[in-house]
Formats: sequence, C-alpha cells, structure tokens
Amino acid sequence: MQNLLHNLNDEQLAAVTLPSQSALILAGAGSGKTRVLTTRIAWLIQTGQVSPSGILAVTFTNKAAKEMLTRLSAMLPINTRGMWIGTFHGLCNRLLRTHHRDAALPQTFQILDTQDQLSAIKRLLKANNVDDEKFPAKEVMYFINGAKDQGLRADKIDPYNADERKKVELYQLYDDQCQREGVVDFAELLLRTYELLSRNQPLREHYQQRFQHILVDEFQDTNDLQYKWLKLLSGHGGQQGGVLFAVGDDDQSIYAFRGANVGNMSAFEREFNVRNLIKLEQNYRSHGHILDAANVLIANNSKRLGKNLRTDAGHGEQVRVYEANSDLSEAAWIIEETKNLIHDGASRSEIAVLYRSNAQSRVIEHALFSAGIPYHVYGGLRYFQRAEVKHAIAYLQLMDNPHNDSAFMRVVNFPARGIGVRSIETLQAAADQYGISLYAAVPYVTGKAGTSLAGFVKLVEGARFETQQMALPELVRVVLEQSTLLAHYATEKEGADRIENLEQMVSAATQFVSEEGYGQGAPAHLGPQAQAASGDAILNADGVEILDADAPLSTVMSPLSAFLSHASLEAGDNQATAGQEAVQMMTVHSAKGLEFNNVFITGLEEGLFPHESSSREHDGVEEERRLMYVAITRARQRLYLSFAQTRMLHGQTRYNMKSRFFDELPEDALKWLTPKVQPNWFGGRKSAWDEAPLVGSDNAIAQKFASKAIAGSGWRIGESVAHAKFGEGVIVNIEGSGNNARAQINFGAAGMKVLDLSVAKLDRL
DNA sequence: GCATGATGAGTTTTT
DNA sequence: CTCATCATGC
Repeated sequence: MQNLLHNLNDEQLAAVTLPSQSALILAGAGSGKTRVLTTRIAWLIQTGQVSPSGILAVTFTNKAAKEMLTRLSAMLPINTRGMWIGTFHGLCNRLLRTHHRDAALPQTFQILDTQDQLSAIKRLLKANNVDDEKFPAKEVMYFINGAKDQGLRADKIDPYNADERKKVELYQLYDDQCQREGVVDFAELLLRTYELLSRNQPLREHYQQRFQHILVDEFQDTNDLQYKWLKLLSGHGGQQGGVLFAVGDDDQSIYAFRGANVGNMSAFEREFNVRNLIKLEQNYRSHGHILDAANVLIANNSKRLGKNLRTDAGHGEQVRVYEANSDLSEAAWIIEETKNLIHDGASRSEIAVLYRSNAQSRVIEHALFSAGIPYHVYGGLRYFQRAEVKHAIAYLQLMDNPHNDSAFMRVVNFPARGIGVRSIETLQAAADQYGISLYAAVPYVTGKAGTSLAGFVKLVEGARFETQQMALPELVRVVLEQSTLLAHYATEKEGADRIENLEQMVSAATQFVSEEGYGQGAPAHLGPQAQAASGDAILNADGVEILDADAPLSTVMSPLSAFLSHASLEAGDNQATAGQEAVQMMTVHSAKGLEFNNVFITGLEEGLFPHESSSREHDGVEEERRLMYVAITRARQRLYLSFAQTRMLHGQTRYNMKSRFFDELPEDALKWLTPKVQPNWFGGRKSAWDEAPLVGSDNAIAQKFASKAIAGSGWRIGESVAHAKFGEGVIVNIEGSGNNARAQINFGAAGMKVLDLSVAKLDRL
C-alpha cells in the first residue's frame, strides 16, 4: 500500500483514500486524474474494502478504458479480466447479451453504428412515404437520439406541434423496425439497459449489491440518460443510498452539442449529498505562463464550480502570438516555426497543430507537404467504417442475424449481381406485407428478381453452413472469398488498398479471438452446448434468473457475435499508424486528453474560434471558451497562437477580426511576434495593417480590402457602428453593392449579424 | 445498372 | 473551394 500512495500529492491522496461515500473530484487538466482513478481502485482492493468484482469503472472511450486496465494491472498482481471496466456502451452490451431474454432481444442482436442507423432511417422514411424534404433523415435521427439520450420513449413525448407529432410517430416506427430486425443503435444500448434494470427488481438489486464502488471518468460529459443509468445502478434513492465516485472537469465540458449535460455535476453534488468535493489543482503538465493564460481565460465563464491550476514548473516561455495576413501566410509561418523546433531538437510527434474545424487543416497540410515535413491528420475514417470493411462486416452480420435489413441492403447487390432498385422494391413490398425482414421475404418474390435474390440467400446460407465448425479468422477468410469482395476489388484500379484492408480483417479476427479469451480453435458460431448453457437460467433465492457475474463472455456470445459488436463499438484506428515521427494535426476536440511539448492553436478569429454558430446557442460562447481552455492546456512547454486577417472559406475570402479570446488572456503571458493589434484596431485608429510591413505582407490583399470598402456604399470594413437592438459592433465584411450591400457585423455579446445596409439603421461611432 | 454532371451544403465526435 | 448526394442519360 505504501508504494501505491507513495507519489501522490495531498489532494490526490485525499481523493484516493476517501471513505466509502459519494465524491466528486474536480480534476483540472494535467492534474493526474487517471492516476487518481486507477489508484483509488487499487487502494480499495488492496485494503480489502472490495473485491475486484465489486468494482464498476465507466469511461466514454475504449482508449480510456484500456489505459485504466493497463495501469491497474501494473499496480495490482491480479487478473483484471474479471473487473468491469469499460465504456458505457461496452458494459451495456455485456449486460444485454447476458440478459437478452429479459431485455426482449435476440441473443445475436446487432449494433448499428451511426451510418447504419441513418440508412435504417432512410429506409423507414421511404417505406412510409415520408417527405424527406420536410423530414430529412438526419433530422429524424437527431430527434430520435436526442429523445433516447434523455431516456424518453416515443410514447412519453408530448409533441408540441404537428411536425413533432410526425417525428414522434417515426420514432415509434423506427423502434418497431429495429426490434423486428434484431438491431439496436448506440443510444438504445443504454436506454434498453436502463429500462431492463428499472423494470426488473431482482436483477437491479443483484447489480446494486454487486457493484459496491462505481467510478466514472469524464463525468462532465455524461448525458441525462447516462446520469440516470448511474443513479439506478448505484442504488441512489434506495436503501443503501448509492455511492458514486465521479471524476470530471466542468471547464473541459465541450460536448454539449451531443447531449452532454455539465449540469449533471452540480445535480450529482446535490442529489448524492456529496460532502467531499475535492479539487485537483496541481498541474504536472504545463509551464506557468501557459497555465496563467488558461486560468485567466476560463475565469471569464460564469457557470463554473471554480478551480485554478497551479504548477511548480516555473513560468517558462511566454505564449507566442502571430498575426498573419492570410491563411496561407499563417501556414507558412507554422512551417517556419516547425522547422526551427525540429532544428532545435524537438521530435515531430511532440508538435501539434490544432484547429477549430476540419476544413482548416487543408492549407496547413498542403504547406507541410510542400515542405516535406511528415504529418499525421487525426479524424479520418476509422478502420471498421471504411466501405469495403463495412461490406465484409455486413456479410458476417447476415450470417449471424439474417433479419438485419441494413446489412442486407448494403450487400445484396454488392458486388453487383443483377439485383436492382426494381427487385428491391418488389422485395420491400413483400416484406411490408407480411411484416418480416427482407431476407425472410425473398421466397415471396417470383420471377427473375426472385431467382437472383434466392441466389443471394443461397450464398449467405452456403457460407454459414460451410463455416459451421470454423474458427473466426478462418470464417472471415472464407467470407471474403465467397462474397467475391476480394475478386471484385481485384478488378478495380484503386482496389489494392481495399484488398489490403480486407485482408487485415483476418488478422483483426485472430487478434480479437486471443484477446477476448476465446480458444484459438473455438467455432465462430455459437455451438449447441453454449446455446444450451445460456438457455439455462441461473436462479437466485427467489427463483429469479440472475447473472453469473464472472461468466466468460463465450457462454453469452459466440465469437462471431462478439466480433461484430467489437466492430461496432470500437471503430478502430483512424489510420494505419503511418509515420509515427510526424507532426500531429487535429481539431481541438480530438486533442482533449492529449498533451504535447509544442502546440499551435491556429485560426483564432471571430467566427471561426469562437465559431459563429456558437453565438446563437445558449452558453455557446462559454463552451467555445472551454474549448480554448482545453486547447491551451494541451501544451507543456511552448504554445503558439495565431490568426489571419483574411481566410478562404467556402470559396470566399473572409475578413475576420481576431478572436475575442486574445482580449481575455493575460498580457504578460503573451509575446507578440507581430505588432500587437490595438483593441479596436478597425475603429478608424491605428492598425497593424497600416503599420510597418508584416512578414510576407501582401499588397494585393490590401487592394482587395480597399475595393471591398468602396463597394459598401459609404461603409468601410473595420468601422465601428452602433445598432439600436444589437449595441456596438464592428463591420467585419461587406458583400454586394449599392442597394444590395449587406454588412457582416460583429456585435460582440449580441453575436455576428449580417445586415442589409439599405435597411438597417446604423450609426457611426 | 452505372457513369456523368448538376446541385447544394458546409462546427465540433464517441459509442 | 470541395465533397457528397441526386438526377439524368446511355
């Protein structure tokens, strides 16, 4: 135990050794949050307060879960496999497989990823003749997921107008369709588990008793349903009161747009009667100036639990600020600085270029490419999302659950086998008529279409029969051949990469089988013995089926089913780890949780960062500020901030003001590499624009600027104006001319507006 | 059923 | 500008 707690600071020690009661740990960036979580678990086990099976640790990403497992096995001499550490979705998947009958799901239920879900909804809209102009599939999907994320079923929603009534109706139809097909989407995994445990008292009590300690990572990212799920599982409101150990940082809450509710933190504090709010404020990552910048910036947010990071590392270097006159020269400057860093001995992988939106990466990528500097862009397609891999997966899905219509649609005519839209329409009609899946409806289709369809079914059946006794990797190989996917891509000119990806699936299967503890030769399909075993209920004293908590996965899921859930729940790397010694490029969102010695935060302009669409949302700018906070705190030693006066966006040149965040950063932490812009530099006074030549200053741009101003019928870009409703603002851009002239004006708190200059009443300041 | 051009949209992302 | 999606023609 001595070793366990040895290197902890006082705050961390207090958190790790808290008595068994609900606790909220406010863990600042770089404060050793994962360390506290894992040490807490190890300490609980080592002091005999709980057995490994009494632990439930929940994360959002597989990466975080894996990290915890790795660190734990380094701390404890026990097998971590018996411990329940995983993502919300992974844990729900496990629970639903085990209790699939109570949850009213087939044992081989399959998980729709976002692509699959969208195509399922498109199919639904078509089948019900819904006007997809009025109800776009994406919107319907957001509606359904939004409702599920709040724990709401269709029958619990009170529609406030006709459109919403229609959406609720579609939600119900969608759920019916999923149930018929034996598929669940991501949100459904959670909601179904929540409902299962709410409804089934013995089951709920079993797990409440089992999980004496529930620990949650990144608590600020939980949505309403996840919080309810945690409350239920912890036994909150029940006899025992519920004990939850939540770790999070309200200042790093950047996922409100996907349903995360920071309010869960204060709700938790209140509802769980948290007596111990522990703040981890000692930062082990960044130098002083960087931390100052982060602290001072985030202090501008109003809704905070309150926290201030400190470091022993000393001030370090100031934050370097660069004003470029275009996005191109911003990129050129990044290249220069990168070269200097590398020349001074920096490793390329310790240099990160961050941006607010993906579109910004292009220019920088291009510049890095031209300069011959290896780089790696995060956020491309993940392995299991690639088209060819999804195709192969669809064949596997059909072999495991032929009623998955999404899978059916994906490959029924891929590679092409003469089954066109017409045949599918006939098939769909038959399926609708009998209320069955497309696969099951095939025998009802006659004629030529029927023959080709029957051929497809025969292909799937044949593959299933032939692979009955095969191990998973072998099965995958056979399916790749028999589906003719390999042969198909062999004829394509760009098919080599795709074939390679498909081949990789065999090794992915091999790796999966060994990691999940299936026997190497275990048949991929669920054998009759295993089926019988899972069919035998394990009864508790009340004669109710409960989970054998440590039952190996193989008694609940066949290797094939497990592999398919793995493919949905863990999309894989976003690229082959190409060029590890490469400059890292990513959005600020993807940078969360990472750290680098040298960080560039680029495109710090009004409209971009903070993003203009954020000014319309409630608390939108506060979330952007948190995003900036996350970005700043990624840097260990050196931080660069940059912005550009002009930028190509959507094929148009835009003139952006520098980000308001510059005004919120402490001056003495900053070092301007270009002349510092006056606070209201557009206000007719002095501007860096008119001053001594900037690096790479471009006269053509200045001329364009001037002509823009003339076109605007008297108004100038950069002029300060006042508006009766929006208050004071600055003209950022002028489009059109004469009576059609419109000005884009930044009204600060009131946000960015585009006003018709012939209509709007503006006063010069 | 597939190649080609028109059209339109265009933050952030994990599971 | 650039990519994805849709409609049109062969």
